Amino acid sequence: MRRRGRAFFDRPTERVARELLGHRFVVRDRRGIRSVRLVETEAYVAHDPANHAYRGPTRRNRSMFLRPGTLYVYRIHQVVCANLVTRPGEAVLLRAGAPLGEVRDRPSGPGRLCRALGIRIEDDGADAARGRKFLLFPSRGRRGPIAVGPRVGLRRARARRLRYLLLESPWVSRPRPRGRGRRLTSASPSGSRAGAKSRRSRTTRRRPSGGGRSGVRSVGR
DNA sequence: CCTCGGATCAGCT
DNA sequence: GCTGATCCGAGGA
Repeated sequence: MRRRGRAFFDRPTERVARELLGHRFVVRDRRGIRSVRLVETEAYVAHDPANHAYRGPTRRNRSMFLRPGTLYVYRIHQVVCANLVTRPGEAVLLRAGAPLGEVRDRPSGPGRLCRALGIRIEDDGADAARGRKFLLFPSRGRRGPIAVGPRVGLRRARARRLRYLLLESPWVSRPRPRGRGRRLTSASPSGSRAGAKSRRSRTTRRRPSGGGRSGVRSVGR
């Protein structure tokens, strides 16, 4: 089966993110060949405050402005995460995969996926559309139903549903949808806010949680 | 320069 | 569910 080339990535980011599900992502180097079947992605698009390229090119995000199919690798909290660039300033975060063959550990979560595949910060800027080290192959056979939901771990742009996952995969990084139509959000009385603003360091600041639900919804195939 | 939040994760309640 | 680790990049408090 032929690898994905430039044209595959040079399309609207949401579409690429969705179609990447089921693809085989292969890393080849001296240590050997490692690969996963992608089961979870997120799109980072133009005019998106959560996008690293939101304010234009910087040294860190410069590979987001290279050719479609470029690997954009960044580090957060000592953890490395990888994206595939689509159009300038847009990319798809690789969040989870199902292991194929020998993989060190569970590739569930963007940091864990990179660790399992041996992707390092030095791989930033590599060309996955043509290079020898990173290759993408279309899925064989059926892919299964897809779900869409809010992206993980963001403070900004939480409303957008740009996370894509294979509904039936046990390798996704976070909970799959609950039962249909289930509502756990109780209408909260307006006066019931916590009174005392406790002092929190920036690292302990509470993240706005989605009310306990994953927010992911099934969206068919 | 200095500040501060972060596309995470492991580990705990 | 919640917390802290731990340090870098981006922006200007």
